[in-house]
Amino acid sequence: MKYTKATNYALHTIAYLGLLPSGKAIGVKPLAEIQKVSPTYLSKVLTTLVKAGLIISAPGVKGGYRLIKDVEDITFLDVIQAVEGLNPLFHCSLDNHVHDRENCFIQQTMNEAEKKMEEHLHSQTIALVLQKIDQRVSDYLKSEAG
Amino acid sequence: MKYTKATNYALHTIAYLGLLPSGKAIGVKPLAEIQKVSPTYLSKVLTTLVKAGLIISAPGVKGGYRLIKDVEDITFLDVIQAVEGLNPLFHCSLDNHVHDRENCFIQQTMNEAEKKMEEHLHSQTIALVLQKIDQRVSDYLKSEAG
DNA sequence: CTATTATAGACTCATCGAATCTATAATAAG
DNA sequence: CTTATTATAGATTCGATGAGTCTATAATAG
Ligand code: SF4
Ligand code: SF4
Repeated sequence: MKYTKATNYALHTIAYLGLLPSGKAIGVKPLAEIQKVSPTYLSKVLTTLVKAGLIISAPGVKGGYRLIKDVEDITFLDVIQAVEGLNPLFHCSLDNHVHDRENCFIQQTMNEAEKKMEEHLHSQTIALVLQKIDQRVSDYLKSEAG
Repeated sequence: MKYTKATNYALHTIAYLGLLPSGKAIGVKPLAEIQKVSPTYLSKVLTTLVKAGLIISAPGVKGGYRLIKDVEDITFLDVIQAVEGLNPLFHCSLDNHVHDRENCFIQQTMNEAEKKMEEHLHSQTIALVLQKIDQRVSDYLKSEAG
């Protein structure tokens, strides 16, 4: 569980998709426009969300991306893990002379700490983000949605 | 609050120092030997611990490193923050078209999650690590201590 | 004075995040 | 069927940074 800009683009995009009327899709161009990022790169990020099963895509005219689940049912953790994968933040790669990898208190403590972080991220949904989004963004996206 | 190999070397070294009789110092060479890392590099890591006030160093014959505080009073968080600094794990660098950086729910949520992780790391002390250290390591370090 | 030890800075190397660019595939509309 | 539109894939680039190496310098016990 790490954190990169790709994750941040994903979080924003999921929130923006949540603003659209149910079932409506929107292309990558307006989504990239608002976030000031290149469409091709954002597209790459969104493709990972498609593969993770968080959103659905359709090519061609009137295509684009749309949500599958309700924003109340998508957590921060869902999005982050979809983009970043499940690798632990703390992974010991040391070649210590004497150690017991199976019964390692350091790794255990680190993983417990990471778990606390993940628990909190699992308790917060994207629905909470929507309340803070500027009305102009909402209006713009709805006007661009097909 | 991130996590690198340097932090791991620091955690191990603090634990090893905790094995020594109170007031005894030990050079970087045996510490590096056990961890299978170069002395010059480990020295660089330990210097940051010195500057952070966790350990004390002395040059010259019979010099080396020793703890200042008791291992019961040194937490995982102390060591990690000493090496990695205080930069938040989640720092938004996006240039979103419309956003309110002061009242940002995403950053707020991320920082809360990180806080949970830090709270757990603050609750675990290095004293807990000492119980798991192999007797051979303890014997070896005591024999090398000046 | 000398051997020993820590500190500092310059430097190298591999990895990886963050894109860009180009080409290809799929689809709705005419 | 054709075409414009949209997503997907892969190769490539660029800069930052983690992880060290190497060398020189400074401090201290004996
Ligand atoms: S004891 Fe644990 S943290 Fe230390 S080197 Fe072994 S696996 Fe890594
Ligand atoms: S709203 Fe928050 S997370 Fe989004 S771009 Fe602005 S500061 Fe970053």
